[in-house]
Amino acid sequence: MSMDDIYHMPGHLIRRAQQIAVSLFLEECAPVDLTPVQFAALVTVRDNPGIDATRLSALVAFDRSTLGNVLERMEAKELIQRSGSKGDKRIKVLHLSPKGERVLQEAGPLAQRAQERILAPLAPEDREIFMRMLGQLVELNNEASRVPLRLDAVRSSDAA
Amino acid sequence: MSMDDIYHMPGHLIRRAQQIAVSLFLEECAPVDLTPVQFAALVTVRDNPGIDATRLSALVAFDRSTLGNVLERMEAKELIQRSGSKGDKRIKVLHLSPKGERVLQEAGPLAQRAQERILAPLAPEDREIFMRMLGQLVELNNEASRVPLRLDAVRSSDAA
DNA sequence: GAAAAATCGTCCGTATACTGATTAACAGGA
DNA sequence: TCCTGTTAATCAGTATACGGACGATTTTTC
Repeated sequence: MSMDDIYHMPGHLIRRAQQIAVSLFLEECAPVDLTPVQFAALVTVRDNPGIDATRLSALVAFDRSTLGNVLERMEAKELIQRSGSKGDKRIKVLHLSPKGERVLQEAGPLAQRAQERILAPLAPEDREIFMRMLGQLVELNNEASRVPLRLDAVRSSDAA
Repeated sequence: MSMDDIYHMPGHLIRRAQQIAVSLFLEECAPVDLTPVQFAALVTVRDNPGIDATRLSALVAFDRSTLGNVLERMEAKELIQRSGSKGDKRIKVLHLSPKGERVLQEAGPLAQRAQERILAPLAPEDREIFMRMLGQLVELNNEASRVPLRLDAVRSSDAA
Protein backbone atom coordinates (compact mmCIF):
# COMPACT_ATOMS: atom_id res chain seq x y z
CA MET A 1 0.00 0.00 0.00
CA SER A 2 1.95 2.98 -1.26
CA MET A 3 1.13 6.56 -2.00
CA ASP A 4 0.56 5.81 -5.68
CA ASP A 5 -2.00 3.19 -4.76
CA ILE A 6 -3.96 5.85 -2.92
CA TYR A 7 -4.44 7.77 -6.14
CA HIS A 8 -6.21 4.79 -7.66
CA MET A 9 -8.44 3.90 -4.76
CA PRO A 10 -12.16 4.36 -5.37
CA GLY A 11 -12.60 6.10 -2.02
CA HIS A 12 -9.92 8.62 -2.75
CA LEU A 13 -11.21 9.43 -6.22
CA ILE A 14 -14.76 9.69 -4.96
CA ARG A 15 -13.61 12.12 -2.28
CA ARG A 16 -11.90 14.28 -4.87
CA ALA A 17 -14.88 14.07 -7.20
CA GLN A 18 -17.01 15.32 -4.32
CA GLN A 19 -14.62 18.23 -3.74
CA ILE A 20 -14.87 19.10 -7.42
CA ALA A 21 -18.64 18.74 -7.61
CA VAL A 22 -19.17 20.99 -4.60
CA SER A 23 -16.68 23.52 -5.87
CA LEU A 24 -18.30 23.75 -9.30
CA PHE A 25 -21.76 23.98 -7.78
CA LEU A 26 -20.80 26.79 -5.41
CA GLU A 27 -19.12 28.63 -8.25
CA GLU A 28 -22.15 28.44 -10.54
CA CYS A 29 -24.67 29.12 -7.79
CA ALA A 30 -22.80 31.98 -6.15
CA PRO A 31 -25.42 34.46 -7.44
CA VAL A 32 -28.12 32.73 -5.41
CA ASP A 33 -25.93 31.82 -2.43
CA LEU A 34 -26.95 28.16 -2.29
CA THR A 35 -24.97 25.05 -1.37
CA PRO A 36 -25.68 21.70 -3.03
CA VAL A 37 -27.39 20.44 0.11
CA GLN A 38 -29.53 23.55 0.44
CA PHE A 39 -30.54 23.31 -3.20
CA ALA A 40 -31.65 19.70 -2.86
CA ALA A 41 -33.57 20.52 0.31
CA LEU A 42 -35.23 23.47 -1.36
CA VAL A 43 -36.41 21.45 -4.36
CA THR A 44 -37.69 18.65 -2.17
CA VAL A 45 -39.60 20.96 0.16
CA ARG A 46 -41.21 22.61 -2.83
CA ASP A 47 -42.28 19.22 -4.21
CA ASN A 48 -43.49 18.08 -0.79
CA PRO A 49 -45.02 21.08 0.92
CA GLY A 50 -45.72 20.53 4.58
CA ILE A 51 -43.11 17.82 4.93
CA ASP A 52 -41.25 17.51 8.23
CA ALA A 53 -37.51 17.41 8.74
CA THR A 54 -37.26 13.70 9.44
CA ARG A 55 -39.06 12.71 6.25
CA LEU A 56 -37.10 15.25 4.28
CA SER A 57 -33.84 13.77 5.52
CA ALA A 58 -34.94 10.34 4.28
CA LEU A 59 -35.92 11.68 0.85
CA VAL A 60 -32.59 13.35 0.15
CA ALA A 61 -30.41 10.99 2.20
CA PHE A 62 -29.22 13.68 4.58
CA ASP A 63 -28.23 13.01 8.11
CA ARG A 64 -31.05 14.09 10.37
CA SER A 65 -28.85 16.08 12.74
CA THR A 66 -27.07 17.89 9.94
CA LEU A 67 -30.35 18.74 8.29
CA GLY A 68 -31.48 20.61 11.39
CA ASN A 69 -28.62 23.05 11.00
CA VAL A 70 -29.17 23.32 7.24
CA LEU A 71 -32.84 24.19 7.75
CA GLU A 72 -31.90 26.70 10.41
CA ARG A 73 -29.65 28.51 7.97
CA MET A 74 -32.27 28.35 5.24
CA GLU A 75 -34.85 29.79 7.60
CA ALA A 76 -32.42 32.58 8.53
CA LYS A 77 -32.08 33.36 4.82
CA GLU A 78 -35.87 33.36 4.63
CA LEU A 79 -35.99 30.65 1.97
CA ILE A 80 -38.31 28.41 3.97
CA GLN A 81 -40.78 28.65 6.83
CA ARG A 82 -40.94 26.27 9.75
CA SER A 83 -44.20 26.17 11.61
CA GLY A 84 -45.64 23.87 14.23
CA SER A 85 -48.20 21.31 13.14
CA LYS A 86 -51.62 21.35 14.74
CA GLY A 87 -52.02 17.60 14.57
CA ASP A 88 -48.66 16.55 15.98
CA LYS A 89 -46.94 18.99 18.30
CA ARG A 90 -43.58 17.29 17.89
CA ILE A 91 -43.44 18.19 14.21
CA LYS A 92 -42.41 21.33 12.46
CA VAL A 93 -43.78 21.44 8.92
CA LEU A 94 -41.79 23.03 6.11
CA HIS A 95 -42.88 25.36 3.32
CA LEU A 96 -41.11 27.45 0.73
CA SER A 97 -41.33 31.19 1.17
CA PRO A 98 -42.01 33.39 -1.86
CA LYS A 99 -38.34 34.30 -1.76
CA GLY A 100 -37.50 30.61 -1.71
CA GLU A 101 -39.61 30.11 -4.84
CA ARG A 102 -37.84 32.94 -6.62
CA VAL A 103 -34.37 31.79 -5.61
CA LEU A 104 -35.14 28.24 -6.67
CA GLN A 105 -36.39 29.45 -10.04
CA GLU A 106 -33.14 31.30 -10.58
CA ALA A 107 -30.98 28.49 -9.23
CA GLY A 108 -32.30 25.78 -11.54
CA PRO A 109 -30.32 26.66 -14.68
CA LEU A 110 -27.21 27.41 -12.61
CA ALA A 111 -27.32 24.03 -10.90
CA GLN A 112 -27.86 22.43 -14.28
CA ARG A 113 -24.77 24.07 -15.67
CA ALA A 114 -22.72 22.90 -12.70
CA GLN A 115 -23.80 19.31 -13.39
CA GLU A 116 -22.75 19.62 -17.00
CA ARG A 117 -19.36 20.92 -16.00
CA ILE A 118 -18.85 17.99 -13.65
CA LEU A 119 -19.27 15.50 -16.49
CA ALA A 120 -17.56 17.67 -19.09
CA PRO A 121 -14.22 15.80 -18.93
CA LEU A 122 -15.89 12.59 -20.10
CA ALA A 123 -16.50 11.84 -23.74
CA PRO A 124 -20.16 12.61 -24.51
CA GLU A 125 -20.91 8.97 -25.21
CA ASP A 126 -19.32 7.97 -21.88
CA ARG A 127 -21.36 10.29 -19.70
CA GLU A 128 -24.48 8.19 -19.73
CA ILE A 129 -22.49 5.04 -19.07
CA PHE A 130 -20.73 6.66 -16.15
CA MET A 131 -23.97 7.94 -14.65
CA ARG A 132 -25.58 4.54 -14.98
CA MET A 133 -22.69 2.87 -13.18
CA LEU A 134 -22.57 5.54 -10.49
CA GLY A 135 -26.30 5.17 -9.95
CA GLN A 136 -25.91 1.43 -9.66
CA LEU A 137 -23.06 1.77 -7.20
CA VAL A 138 -25.07 4.11 -5.00
CA GLU A 139 -28.30 2.20 -5.23
CA LEU A 140 -26.93 -1.22 -4.42
CA ASN A 141 -24.74 0.22 -1.66
CA ASN A 142 -27.65 2.18 -0.25
CA GLU A 143 -27.83 0.17 2.92
CA ALA A 144 -24.12 0.59 3.48
CA SER A 145 -24.67 4.31 3.88
CA ARG A 146 -25.24 5.68 7.33
CA VAL A 147 -28.23 7.54 5.97
CA PRO A 148 -29.94 5.31 3.40
CA LEU A 149 -32.31 6.91 0.97
CA ARG A 150 -35.91 6.09 1.91
CA LEU A 151 -38.30 6.76 -0.91
CA ASP A 152 -41.08 5.22 1.15
CA ALA A 153 -40.92 8.20 3.45
CA VAL A 154 -44.59 8.98 3.22
CA ARG A 155 -45.44 12.08 1.27
CA SER A 156 -46.57 14.31 4.07
CA SER A 157 -50.12 15.47 3.76
CA ASP A 158 -50.12 19.24 3.62
CA ALA A 159 -51.96 19.36 6.90
CA ALA A 160 -49.94 22.15 8.40
CA MET B 1 -36.12 20.90 -11.94
CA SER B 2 -38.01 18.48 -9.77
CA MET B 3 -37.14 16.17 -6.96
CA ASP B 4 -36.72 13.22 -9.29
CA ASP B 5 -34.18 15.17 -11.31
CA ILE B 6 -32.11 15.56 -8.17
CA TYR B 7 -31.70 11.80 -7.92
CA HIS B 8 -30.07 11.74 -11.34
CA MET B 9 -27.74 14.67 -10.90
CA PRO B 10 -24.04 13.82 -10.90
CA GLY B 11 -23.42 16.02 -7.87
CA HIS B 12 -26.07 14.30 -5.84
CA LEU B 13 -24.91 10.79 -6.72
CA ILE B 14 -21.29 11.72 -6.05
CA ARG B 15 -22.27 13.05 -2.63
CA ARG B 16 -24.04 9.81 -1.79
CA ALA B 17 -21.15 7.75 -3.14
CA GLN B 18 -18.89 9.70 -0.80
CA GLN B 19 -21.18 8.97 2.15
CA ILE B 20 -21.06 5.29 1.27
CA ALA B 21 -17.31 5.18 0.71
CA VAL B 22 -16.61 6.85 4.05
CA SER B 23 -19.07 4.64 5.85
CA LEU B 24 -17.57 1.43 4.44
CA PHE B 25 -14.06 2.62 5.19
CA LEU B 26 -14.87 3.47 8.80
CA GLU B 27 -16.59 0.14 9.23
CA GLU B 28 -13.65 -1.89 7.91
CA CYS B 29 -11.03 0.22 9.64
CA ALA B 30 -12.75 0.43 13.01
CA PRO B 31 -10.13 -1.91 14.54
CA VAL B 32 -7.38 0.63 13.82
CA ASP B 33 -9.49 3.75 14.46
CA LEU B 34 -8.56 5.50 11.21
CA THR B 35 -10.59 7.78 8.94
CA PRO B 36 -10.02 7.80 5.16
CA VAL B 37 -8.25 11.13 5.42
CA GLN B 38 -6.01 9.98 8.24
CA PHE B 39 -5.14 6.82 6.34
CA ALA B 40 -4.12 8.75 3.22
CA ALA B 41 -2.08 11.16 5.30
CA LEU B 42 -0.38 8.30 7.12
CA VAL B 43 0.62 6.52 3.90
CA THR B 44 1.90 9.72 2.35
CA VAL B 45 3.96 10.71 5.38
CA ARG B 46 5.51 7.26 5.43
CA ASP B 47 6.43 7.54 1.74
CA ASN B 48 7.73 11.08 2.22
CA PRO B 49 9.39 11.24 5.60
CA GLY B 50 10.21 14.73 6.75
CA ILE B 51 7.55 16.31 4.58
CA ASP B 52 5.81 19.42 5.86
CA ALA B 53 2.08 20.02 6.15
CA THR B 54 1.74 22.29 3.13
CA ARG B 55 3.40 19.83 0.76
CA LEU B 56 1.44 16.98 2.25
CA SER B 57 -1.80 18.84 1.62
CA ALA B 58 -0.85 19.25 -2.03
CA LEU B 59 0.04 15.57 -2.42
CA VAL B 60 -3.26 14.28 -1.09
CA ALA B 61 -5.43 17.22 -2.17
CA PHE B 62 -6.44 18.20 1.35
CA ASP B 63 -7.26 21.67 2.41
CA ARG B 64 -4.37 23.10 4.42
CA SER B 65 -6.52 24.38 7.24
CA THR B 66 -8.25 21.05 7.60
CA LEU B 67 -5.00 19.17 7.49
CA GLY B 68 -3.75 21.09 10.51
CA ASN B 69 -6.55 19.64 12.61
CA VAL B 70 -6.12 16.17 11.12
CA LEU B 71 -2.42 16.15 11.98
CA GLU B 72 -3.19 17.41 15.45
CA ARG B 73 -5.48 14.44 16.06
CA MET B 74 -2.97 12.03 14.56
CA GLU B 75 -0.27 13.43 16.81
CA ALA B 76 -2.58 13.03 19.80
CA LYS B 77 -3.04 9.38 18.82
CA GLU B 78 0.76 9.15 18.58
CA LEU B 79 0.70 8.01 14.97
CA ILE B 80 3.03 10.76 13.80
CA GLN B 81 5.58 13.16 15.20
CA ARG B 82 5.78 16.84 14.39
CA SER B 83 9.08 18.54 15.01
CA GLY B 84 10.49 21.91 14.10
CA SER B 85 12.95 22.06 11.25
CA LYS B 86 16.40 23.43 11.86
CA GLY B 87 16.75 24.89 8.42
CA ASP B 88 13.43 26.67 8.13
CA LYS B 89 11.83 27.77 11.36
CA ARG B 90 8.43 28.15 9.75
CA ILE B 91 8.21 24.45 9.01
CA LYS B 92 7.23 21.48 11.12
CA VAL B 93 8.46 18.24 9.60
CA LEU B 94 6.42 15.05 9.82
CA HIS B 95 7.48 11.50 10.58
CA LEU B 96 5.68 8.27 11.34
CA SER B 97 6.03 6.96 14.86
CA PRO B 98 6.65 3.24 15.43
CA LYS B 99 3.02 2.97 16.44
CA GLY B 100 2.07 4.72 13.20
CA GLU B 101 4.04 2.11 11.26
CA ARG B 102 2.29 -0.73 13.06
CA VAL B 103 -1.16 0.77 12.63
CA LEU B 104 -0.53 1.42 8.95
CA GLN B 105 0.61 -2.15 8.45
CA GLU B 106 -2.59 -3.42 9.99
CA ALA B 107 -4.78 -0.90 8.19
CA GLY B 108 -3.62 -1.76 4.68
CA PRO B 109 -5.69 -4.91 4.12
CA LEU B 110 -8.69 -3.37 5.86
CA ALA B 111 -8.61 -0.30 3.61
CA GLN B 112 -8.24 -2.61 0.65
CA ARG B 113 -11.33 -4.53 1.58
CA ALA B 114 -13.30 -1.31 1.97
CA GLN B 115 -12.33 -0.32 -1.58
CA GLU B 116 -13.53 -3.67 -2.89
CA ARG B 117 -16.84 -3.29 -1.14
CA ILE B 118 -17.35 0.15 -2.69
CA LEU B 119 -17.09 -1.28 -6.19
CA ALA B 120 -18.84 -4.54 -5.37
CA PRO B 121 -22.22 -3.48 -6.84
CA LEU B 122 -20.68 -3.12 -10.29
CA ALA B 123 -20.22 -6.05 -12.62
CA PRO B 124 -16.58 -7.16 -12.43
CA GLU B 125 -15.96 -6.16 -16.03
CA ASP B 126 -17.43 -2.70 -15.35
CA ARG B 127 -15.25 -1.84 -12.37
CA GLU B 128 -12.19 -1.00 -14.41
CA ILE B 129 -14.24 1.05 -16.84
CA PHE B 130 -15.82 2.97 -14.00
CA MET B 131 -12.51 3.65 -12.32
CA ARG B 132 -11.00 4.85 -15.56
CA MET B 133 -13.85 7.27 -16.13
CA LEU B 134 -13.81 8.46 -12.54
CA GLY B 135 -10.07 9.03 -12.76
CA GLN B 136 -10.52 10.98 -15.96
CA LEU B 137 -13.28 13.09 -14.44
CA VAL B 138 -11.14 13.96 -11.43
CA GLU B 139 -7.95 14.53 -13.36
CA LEU B 140 -9.37 16.83 -16.00
CA ASN B 141 -11.43 18.69 -13.40
CA ASN B 142 -8.43 19.00 -11.11
CA GLU B 143 -8.17 22.73 -11.52
CA ALA B 144 -11.86 23.13 -10.75
CA SER B 145 -11.23 21.80 -7.28
CA ARG B 146 -10.54 24.24 -4.49
CA VAL B 147 -7.55 22.15 -3.52
CA PRO B 148 -5.99 20.82 -6.72
CA LEU B 149 -3.65 17.88 -6.49
CA ARG B 150 -0.06 19.00 -6.94
CA LEU B 151 2.25 16.15 -7.73
CA ASP B 152 5.03 18.64 -8.30
CA ALA B 153 5.05 19.34 -4.59
CA VAL B 154 8.73 18.64 -4.20
CA ARG B 155 9.56 15.51 -2.33
CA SER B 156 10.87 17.05 0.83
CA SER B 157 14.45 16.17 1.55
CA ASP B 158 14.53 14.41 4.86
CA ALA B 159 16.53 17.26 6.26
CA ALA B 160 14.69 17.53 9.51
C1' DG C 1 21.31 44.85 2.77
C1' DA C 2 16.65 46.62 3.30
C1' DA C 3 12.04 46.66 1.41
C1' DA C 4 8.72 43.65 -0.96
C1' DA C 5 6.76 39.31 -2.07
C1' DA C 6 6.00 34.67 -1.08
C1' DT C 7 5.52 30.87 2.34
C1' DC C 8 4.23 28.14 6.64
C1' DG C 9 1.51 27.28 10.39
C1' DT C 10 -2.41 28.75 12.85
C1' DC C 11 -6.84 30.65 14.08
C1' DC C 12 -11.62 32.09 13.12
C1' DG C 13 -15.97 31.51 10.79
C1' DT C 14 -19.05 28.74 8.06
C1' DA C 15 -21.02 24.35 6.24
C1' DT C 16 -21.46 19.44 5.98
C1' DA C 17 -21.55 14.65 8.15
C1' DC C 18 -22.47 11.37 11.69
C1' DT C 19 -23.07 9.38 16.76
C1' DG C 20 -25.25 9.30 20.88
C1' DA C 21 -28.02 11.29 24.51
C1' DT C 22 -31.95 13.92 25.93
C1' DT C 23 -36.51 15.77 25.98
C1' DA C 24 -41.14 16.25 24.50
C1' DA C 25 -44.96 14.23 22.50
C1' DC C 26 -47.61 10.61 20.52
C1' DA C 27 -49.85 5.89 20.12
C1' DG C 28 -51.33 1.51 21.59
C1' DG C 29 -52.38 -1.90 25.00
C1' DA C 30 -53.22 -3.60 29.83
C1' DT D 1 -55.85 5.86 32.69
C1' DC D 2 -51.28 4.46 33.20
C1' DC D 3 -47.38 2.24 31.05
C1' DT D 4 -44.57 1.30 27.32
C1' DG D 5 -42.55 1.78 23.04
C1' DT D 6 -41.81 4.92 19.38
C1' DT D 7 -40.96 9.12 17.09
C1' DA D 8 -39.51 14.27 16.39
C1' DA D 9 -36.45 17.69 17.38
C1' DT D 10 -32.44 19.26 19.60
C1' DC D 11 -27.90 19.34 21.63
C1' DA D 12 -23.11 17.91 22.55
C1' DG D 13 -19.09 15.91 20.61
C1' DT D 14 -16.02 14.59 16.77
C1' DA D 15 -14.27 14.95 11.97
C1' DT D 16 -13.93 16.82 7.44
C1' DA D 17 -13.86 20.86 4.13
C1' DC D 18 -12.89 25.51 2.68
C1' DG D 19 -11.98 30.74 2.78
C1' DG D 20 -9.79 34.51 4.83
C1' DA D 21 -6.65 36.65 7.82
C1' DC D 22 -2.60 36.92 10.73
C1' DG D 23 2.17 36.64 12.60
C1' DA D 24 6.64 34.72 12.00
C1' DT D 25 9.89 33.75 8.69
C1' DT D 26 12.16 33.11 4.35
C1' DT D 27 13.17 34.42 -0.25
C1' DT D 28 13.34 37.68 -3.85
C1' DT D 29 14.34 41.97 -5.76
C1' DC D 30 16.11 46.32 -6.27
